[in-house]
Amino acid sequence: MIGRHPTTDQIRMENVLSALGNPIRLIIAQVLAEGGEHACGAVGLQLGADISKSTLTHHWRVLRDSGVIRQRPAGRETLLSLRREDLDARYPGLLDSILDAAAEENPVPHSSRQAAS
Amino acid sequence: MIGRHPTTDQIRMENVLSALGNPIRLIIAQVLAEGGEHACGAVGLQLGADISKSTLTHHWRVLRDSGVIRQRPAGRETLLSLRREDLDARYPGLLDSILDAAAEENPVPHSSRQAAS
DNA sequence: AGCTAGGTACGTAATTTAACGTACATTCGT
DNA sequence: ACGAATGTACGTTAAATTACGTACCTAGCT
Repeated sequence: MIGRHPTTDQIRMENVLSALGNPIRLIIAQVLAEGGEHACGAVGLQLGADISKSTLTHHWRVLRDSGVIRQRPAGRETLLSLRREDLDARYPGLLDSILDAAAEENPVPHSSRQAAS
Repeated sequence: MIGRHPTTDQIRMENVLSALGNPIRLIIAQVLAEGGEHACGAVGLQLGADISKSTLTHHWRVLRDSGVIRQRPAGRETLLSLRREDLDARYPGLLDSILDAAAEENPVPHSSRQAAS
């Protein structure tokens, strides 16, 4: 299943900003910013585990449709990753600024990401 | 009237991003990014003039409440300005990244802003 | 084959958002 | 003092967002 990902040039500022304008999704982006692929369930646990699976699916969709993350089926899991290269190509510096700002305001749960400078 | 402006430390990423995640408000920010103060009506005209006054008032409110703009009564007009210093102090580089990205996607209407190299 | 884990799809409800018209407040100009 | 300009406030409506529960699908395990 897993709906379509927009191509790089289909990504729209409006969608990226409103996707990241939700606190849960901003935290998800922070978690994924550590790099690599993360299973949906594992990311869900870092959010406090008090969010239903169907609600998380909704957030994956918003992030995917906006072009912020990529979703890839792997066995019975679905792996998530930040579309860092695509976002950087389209909006140089934007993602880092947002992540730096977010990190300054909220530390990433269950991880040890450090603020830039 | 003109509701309260959040202090610099009351500004929240979540609110800034969702405020700018609306295409109309993003354009407003681009217009105000030219600097100085702009009257509500003048800004409204640059948006196409097909937006009602009450709808614009709603957008001014969202932008004000999120800390993106400042509103100041001056005579019978209300002047708007971008809270660039406050945003830069709280989230260094964020506003410029967003404005650069927005400018790359949509030129600012009725103005001649140039992209930051 | 049958069972379980990991997610998605669907339907639903509550809240928020966006947009508008109308009425009102304030201030400038006459 | 009066009238027009400039916005805000309020009430309303339509649509989008957020969140859940339940049902279901697929892959891996036994």
